[in-house]
Amino acid sequence: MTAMTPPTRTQPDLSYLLDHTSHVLRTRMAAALAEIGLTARMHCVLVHALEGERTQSELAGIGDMDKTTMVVTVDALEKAGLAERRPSSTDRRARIIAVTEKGARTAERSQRIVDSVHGQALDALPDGDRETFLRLLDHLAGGHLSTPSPAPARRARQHSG
Amino acid sequence: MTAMTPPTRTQPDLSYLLDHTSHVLRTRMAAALAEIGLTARMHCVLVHALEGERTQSELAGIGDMDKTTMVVTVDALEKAGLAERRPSSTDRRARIIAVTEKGARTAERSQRIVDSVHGQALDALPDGDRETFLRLLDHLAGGHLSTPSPAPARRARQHSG
DNA sequence: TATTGTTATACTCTATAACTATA
DNA sequence: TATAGTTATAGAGTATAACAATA
Repeated sequence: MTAMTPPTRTQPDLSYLLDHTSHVLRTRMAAALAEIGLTARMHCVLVHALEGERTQSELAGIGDMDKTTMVVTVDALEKAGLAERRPSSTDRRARIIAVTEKGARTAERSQRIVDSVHGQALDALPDGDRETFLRLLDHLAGGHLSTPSPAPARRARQHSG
Repeated sequence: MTAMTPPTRTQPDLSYLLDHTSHVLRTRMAAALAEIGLTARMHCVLVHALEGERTQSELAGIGDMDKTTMVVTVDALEKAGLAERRPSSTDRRARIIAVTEKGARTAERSQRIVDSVHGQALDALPDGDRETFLRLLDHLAGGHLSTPSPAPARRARQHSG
């Protein structure tokens, strides 16, 4: 037990690099958007709801959120006066998310904030390397690292009563 | 409200690319390590404890974990027979994390698993672009995106009694 | 029977607070 | 007084289950 023989790493620590950069960027983004009272999810819903008539479940699919998470997000947007639930004219179960004028102005601002945070992050890269990096990261995101692999599957919940 | 004018994006969606790739890689890593009964944290502690005599708080600093998270992680390592708490010879408050022989063998295996998952992920990139990508990602991690920015600061907890 | 959206709540993860024993 | 480690538990985020209305 006195012998210390740590295993040798044969590959660079891609996990650390990706986790660290995405965590820092996410934190910065959250702080920047919080200045105008938005979360990243609210921004996401706002932008995609502006693209056309979308129901909650459609927007949930686009933003890769659970439908219950979408309820909370839309609640927040309504409370802030940025969007409204409207009945769908074709499906009485569904709600169309309509963005208010205030919401549209906010979406313009939040998109500028998002672009600014991204731009500042990419500024760290040498001129001319930015496109290369984005191309390769995009390649990674669309290639082997595109599928979330077998679902982690949460354990079925316990009944309380 | 009938006018749909979504804001124009002027920067690529770096957030999505980083979040997506890191999430998928993290999920794959967790699944791969789970096959030998480890979490990423357990692997991390195991490897760094093998490098020399380290206390829990030192290992917590290296792995960027809270000391309470470290307690849980070391509990799991002890329960699995991979490491043991030993009194420090110089500070009676501190515990040295000693890796067992089984733990050392497990660390070899887990490091091979980690390298394999990283290698498979990087295989998606064209030959010759891997080093470029890693260099740029490393640059990003060490540059503007190195500091976690002003701490998000959690609200002080409420007292129950 | 399946689906949209809602509510309620259980689960996981993590951090805060308080404590003991040292320093 | 400050620090290492422990315990207990609050807080945040999210997903599961059950339900009502509708398809």
